[in-house]
Amino acid sequence: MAVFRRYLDSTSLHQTIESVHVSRLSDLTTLSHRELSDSLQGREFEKSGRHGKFLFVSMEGRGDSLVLHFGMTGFLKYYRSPASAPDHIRLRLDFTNGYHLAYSCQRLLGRIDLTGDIQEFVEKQGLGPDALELNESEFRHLMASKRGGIKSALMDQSLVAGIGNVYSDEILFQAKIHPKASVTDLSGSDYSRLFGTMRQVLLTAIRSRVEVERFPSHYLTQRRQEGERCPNCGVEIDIAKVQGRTSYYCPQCQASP
DNA sequence: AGTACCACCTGACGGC
DNA sequence: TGCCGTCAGGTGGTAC
Repeated sequence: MAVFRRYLDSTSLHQTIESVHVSRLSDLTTLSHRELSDSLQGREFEKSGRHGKFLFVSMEGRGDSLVLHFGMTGFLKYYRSPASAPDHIRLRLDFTNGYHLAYSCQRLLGRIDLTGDIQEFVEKQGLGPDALELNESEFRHLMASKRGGIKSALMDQSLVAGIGNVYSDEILFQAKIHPKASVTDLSGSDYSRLFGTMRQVLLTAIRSRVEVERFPSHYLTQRRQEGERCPNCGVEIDIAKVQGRTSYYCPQCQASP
């Protein structure tokens, strides 16, 4: 989301929203087209914020915010010519300068909302602290407060916000920890390593603009396919369901718990 | 409190 | 050719 946030900041701030268009809105929100229009039309975005996988775009004046969740297939596109419009636009804002900002979300797993108070939204949503705003001792403390699998702990948005299935696999791979390990299997130095790789993986994803092809070659993320081999040791990557999620890991580098 | 499983939804893919 | 099942992903619900 940090990448979408930057994109939005560099394209869409301080311009008047002339009109609001929607499609398949009811799959993404309980808001009506009318409610969205009433809040957005005639207003300008002033600044943005992010917490975990949620993007908040505050408007001038009343300080209320548009909330976007991208759900995996979601993204933003700013464009002028209709020929440049992406597919699956669910929300389109037309600015008075003739440009459009589209929120595209093919599989409709994202979410659109409005809030008058971002902190309150975060609390109501039950989100833990953002993964990049934690220090190591807070991270350890949170992980220690949970039992069960480390993978589900990393992905638990109420514990730490911002990590999904793909990045949790990458974080565990970089930390050389097996995805089936339990939080109680891990030592202090495991947690220390895990914290470091969590930051490194998330910052790398942002730096790579979330484009998998730009990820470093020693990353596992671009090898999420059957028959691929470990970038470290060359052993074939294992695919297994861990806590119900498809997980990729190296059976050699990530020691069995 | 944890896990397991289902549903949402689309489009790609494999099998027949 | 076309139909049908399966899968990916994040979240949220239910049942054990």
